[in-house]
Formats: sequence, structure tokens, C-alpha cells
Amino acid sequence: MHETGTTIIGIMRISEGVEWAAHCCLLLDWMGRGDPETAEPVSTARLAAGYGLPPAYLNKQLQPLVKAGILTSTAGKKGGFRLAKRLADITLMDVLTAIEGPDEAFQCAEIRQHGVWADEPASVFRAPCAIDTAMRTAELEWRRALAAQTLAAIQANAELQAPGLRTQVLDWYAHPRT
Amino acid sequence: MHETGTTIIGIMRISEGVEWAAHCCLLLDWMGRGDPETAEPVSTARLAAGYGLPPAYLNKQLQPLVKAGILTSTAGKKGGFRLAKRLADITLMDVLTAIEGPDEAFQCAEIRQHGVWADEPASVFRAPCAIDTAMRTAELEWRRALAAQTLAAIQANAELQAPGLRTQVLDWYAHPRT
DNA sequence: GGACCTCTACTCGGATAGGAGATGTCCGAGTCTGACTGG
DNA sequence: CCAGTCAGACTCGGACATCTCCTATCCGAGTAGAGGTCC
Repeated sequence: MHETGTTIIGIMRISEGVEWAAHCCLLLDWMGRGDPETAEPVSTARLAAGYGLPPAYLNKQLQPLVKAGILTSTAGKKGGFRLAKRLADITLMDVLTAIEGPDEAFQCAEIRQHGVWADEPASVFRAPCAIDTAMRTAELEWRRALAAQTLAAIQANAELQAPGLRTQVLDWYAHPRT
Repeated sequence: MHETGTTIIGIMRISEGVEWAAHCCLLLDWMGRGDPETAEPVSTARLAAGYGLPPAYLNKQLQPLVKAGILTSTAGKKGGFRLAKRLADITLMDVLTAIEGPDEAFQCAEIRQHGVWADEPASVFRAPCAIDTAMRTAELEWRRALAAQTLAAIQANAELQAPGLRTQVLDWYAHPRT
């Protein structure tokens, strides 16, 4: 019995920046009392402190959200990030697309066009690769489900499961720091 | 107008090995005439030649499929890979799980437990993170759609779109090589 | 002629390099605040 | 007292390292078959 020392295989992973971004949006909404218009900017330092994250890297992760129109950034002494929309108008799909990019996870390399099939007439390849089609279909379901989840709904669930949390967090931020 | 030279953001990508594996399964079924029992092994060299892929790397990519029970490998002079099941019993989900691993794409790091919420009672975290829940829901839809697609169905679609292809490919493999 | 043995050619399997992308850090451009100065 | 000016400190934004993981290659263990040899 020779236990094979096979290394575990790598997994495709979503960047942790997605999780950070989503949490920050929820926190920004709390700190802005639900109204992006009257909300004051929150600096990366304060956001990062709230989750124990490296401030500079969090700043880097939030930048794509600004470009995507989810957040608004303000420079200067009292600058920081604000929500650009209401939570009800932001979906998980928006956040993921902003950070991971618009491309699909499965990229068909059209390997069928090399090797054996290289001599086939071009008309054969007008129809899309059947594997690619199936993958796209599944991925479309995934994106549809992501687009159906707004951050507002997620926040509602969170507050439902931990009712007093919002107030406590705001208190923590209000008091300078122990 | 100072065109910002921002680098494009990275995208989460599914390993190309998934595409290779799926194509090889379809090809193996063709070469085995649809019956895994009577099928003769096909070496990586022949499979790789069919798609213009690096043989050694393709071999490495197919190994997880053997461990997952999708393929069977035979060593020796007339060795190679055979299908371990019928295409109707293999789903895209099986292939993807075999290569990418069983873990989910979104890994919740529970960042809510650091920073502000560190002092919260542990009972608060019994309920799963709302963001994680939403992500899991969406990913479940994706996996469900993948599991609904059998390789047999995909092969049927491919043959429907290019009726004569199967015979031509088998001919290409039958004749030594020009 | 037939059975056995050896030898070779060929296979997969895993260990080993190389490269791209994600992770993490740092410094500069810009700007808002606040105090200072002059009227 | 008030408006204008200026210095300062703090912000984001992007350029610069580090590190993990995917990509790619190579060599060894093992096997099936062919051929030779002996009975």
C-alpha cells in the first residue's frame, strides 16, 4: 500500500476583492444612513479597519468599482468613497463584473480547428462549438442568478439574521477607537 | 484628454484542461464506436495530434479524469485512455469537478469576523454570511445547469450541426497520416 | 511445432522548470481644511 | 472683523515588488507484444 503523494489540483477561484467590495458597499450604506446623496465619504483606512484588511490593497480593489460607476471617490483631506447608487440598484453581478472583468469564465479556444479538422471547410465552423454552447448556457444561468440578487436584498437578509448589529457597528465607528 | 493607461483587470478563468478533456471524451467515444466495453485504448499522442495539443501536457490534464472514474488508463505498448462510462452518464459538471476540483469558485473568507465585529458574540456568526449565501445560490444554479448537460447530448448537438464530420474524423485517424 | 524467456518499444504517472496573474506595498498628484495675514 | 492667501496633511490613483498557481516539459516505472531459443 504505497500512499500516492498526489498534489491536490488547483481550483478556479473568484478574487477575494469581490467579497471585500460587496462588504464595503453594505458598510458604506450603513454609514451613509441609506442615502447616497447626503452620505459623507469614508476613507479606505476606516473601511479597512472595519474588516481587518490591508488599507492600500483595499484601495486598489475598490478602484474598479469607481470605474464601474458603483462608487464615487473624493480626494482631499475629508475624502474617501461614497456609494454612487442605492443598494437596490446594485446587483452582485455588477460587483463581480467590475472586479473580475466582463469576460466569461470559460474561454473556448476552438481547439477543434487545429489538428484533424484543420482541413475541413470553413463552413463547418460557422456553427459554434457544442461544448462552448453548453458552457455558455450554464454560465448564463449563473450570471442571471447573480443579477437577480441586489445588495439591498442581501443587506435585508443580513439585518434579519443579526438585528442589532447595524447599531453596534455604527457605534464602533462613532467612538474614536479603544 | 489624457487617456488613462490603466491595465485591464484580471479575469477568473476556467482551466483550458476542461475544454481539452471534454473534447477528448467526445473523440474517444467516436473512436470506440460508442461502446466503452469494446473500445481499444487511444494514446495521448494520437488524441493530442487530433487537436494540435502538446501531448505531455494533455496527458497531465487527463490524469484527473482517471482518478474521477471518467476515463480508464492502460499502460504498455498498446495502452492509452478509454472511457470508463457511457457519454450519457458523464456530465459537464463531472468533467469540470474532476479538473478544477470540488471547491466552489467563491470562497468566503469571513472577513466580517475581523476588525469591527471581532468583539461580537460568537452566536452572531452562526448564521452564514449573507453575501456568501447569495453567491452560493448563484453558483448552485450554475452547477445545476452543468450537471444537466450530458456529454451525450452535447455530442448529439455537434453531430446535428456537422453531420458528416464523424466519418471524416475516423477516416483521418484510420489512414496513417499524409 | 510449441512453450518459455528475454528484450525492446511504447504507455502512463509524477517530479521538475517556466511564466502569467493575483496579492501586497509604496510613493506622487491633487485637493480640502484650517490657520495666518493683510486690509 | 473679514476676505484672500498659503502651508499642511490627508486622500485616491497608479507604478512597483512578491508570491501563488497555471502552463509546459521531461524522465522513470511498468507493461504488452514481438522475436528468438530451447525442448
